[in-house]
Amino acid sequence: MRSVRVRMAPSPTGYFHVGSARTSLFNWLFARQQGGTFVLRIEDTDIARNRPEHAEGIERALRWLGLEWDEGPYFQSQRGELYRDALDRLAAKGLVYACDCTPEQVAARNKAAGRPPGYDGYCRDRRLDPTPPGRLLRFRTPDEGTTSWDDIVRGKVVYDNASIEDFSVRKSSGQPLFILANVVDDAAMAISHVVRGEDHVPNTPKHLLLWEALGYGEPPAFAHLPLLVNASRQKLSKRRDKVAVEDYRDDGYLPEAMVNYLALLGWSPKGDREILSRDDLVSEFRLEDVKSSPAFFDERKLSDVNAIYLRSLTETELLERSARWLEERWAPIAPLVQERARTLGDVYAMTDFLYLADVQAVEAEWQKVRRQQPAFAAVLKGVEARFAECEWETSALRDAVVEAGAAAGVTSLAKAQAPVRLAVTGRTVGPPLFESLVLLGRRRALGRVAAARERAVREDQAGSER
RNA sequence: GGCCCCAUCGUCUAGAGGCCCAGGACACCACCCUCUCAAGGUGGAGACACGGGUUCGAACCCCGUUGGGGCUGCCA
Repeated sequence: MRSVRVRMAPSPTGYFHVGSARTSLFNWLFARQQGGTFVLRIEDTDIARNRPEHAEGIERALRWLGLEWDEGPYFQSQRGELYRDALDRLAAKGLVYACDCTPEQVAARNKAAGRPPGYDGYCRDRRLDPTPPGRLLRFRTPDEGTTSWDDIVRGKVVYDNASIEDFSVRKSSGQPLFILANVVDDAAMAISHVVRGEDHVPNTPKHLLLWEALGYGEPPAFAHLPLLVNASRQKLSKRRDKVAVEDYRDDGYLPEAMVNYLALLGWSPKGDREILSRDDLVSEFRLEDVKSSPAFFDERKLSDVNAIYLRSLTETELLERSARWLEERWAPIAPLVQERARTLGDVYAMTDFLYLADVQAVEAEWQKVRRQQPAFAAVLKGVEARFAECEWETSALRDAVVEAGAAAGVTSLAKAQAPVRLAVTGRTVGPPLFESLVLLGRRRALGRVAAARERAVREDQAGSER
């Protein structure tokens, strides 16, 4: 029996997804209980999209959750040589070929022939030289037979090799593709169990085929965890859903509650218990007991679990943890607040918007701004659209407000910022707006701007009906 | 479209042929406790998607249907 080695292999996309957190947790629990090793590997082969700070976000989130890794982080961007060697070996065996088809050409051919999407094998026997720019490398999949594995959570899964297209393993830029780097690293790191999301099921036969082609011997065991879905049963997505672990931390959730709740998604302990300590989870968790149907990430249930943990804190612990949470939130603008505050009470009044789930505008100030700014709703609408897309940093936010103001016929920044400030902080005075917005975060800022705009629109309609 | 996966209360789940006219938790409702609100207590409403088999017996096994989802990228 070889030793248990599992890995979490996130791609650095700018935030850490709760689904990734759940996958990490299950890997971590399995490693801990088996006395195995939990490896962190950053899959940053897509150079175009990756930024170094994104990897830091992953590490921060993992540490916050208390899911310490034993090895790594390894960065695939620094392991290019390994992938090139593997590619060379595949080429030597005649298992890959160069292809210069564009996606459009492939799609056009398929359409013309009435075939379903997917690569049609056009370049299979053209014996193209792989060196010129613009040529990617495809793996030649077998035309017959099947590829299967005994999934720890889903049982036996079988794919007809004929249904697996000749997938690409190297970009025309020479960079390896996910599947290649993934296989090479799993072998290099002696991963014994691949525990990942269900969305990777279709990659597994490719994984296995490559594994065999590269002569790596016994492949790892696979366990595909059920997806985390939203209320409409779709895979959680950044655009639609609140998925960033950081958002939950910012909203005041405790990491131990998050861990406990996440453990309950797709798995449950024996008996009617739901609240389990980390140690209990480690000893009781069973990978083979994980369910195979998707689970809805229910924030209401999360908040109940969180409340239980919060109440179980001693008074001292509660004080310490809440103080730290409060301070972390306003510390970055403390100097800006200090210039404006006359008493410590002012500090509170100027920063309360950071802590509140929702702000209620001070009524007199709401009326005043509404009276002075006829384009109130229009400004907010423009701001909303721009805030949804722009970089979340001060100068981009400033540009967004200036542009939204101009589009609504409001030419001065001073006038354009008023509705935004009121929407976001509930007041007409306070620390500089853009720094405040950065701290508040995109999601909450957007929610407040939308709420204020809707209120204004309602009031306008009520007014015109009179 | 093709391939693959999934299917117990609104939600997370227990259930591995008789213990189940289906248990727990969240949410919901009512009552109790109570200066408010929480918390707590008691009770209520609420599910085996459908149709065929197999079996003395099926939520559990098999087949089909329906529904949902994932993948289908020179993203991961």
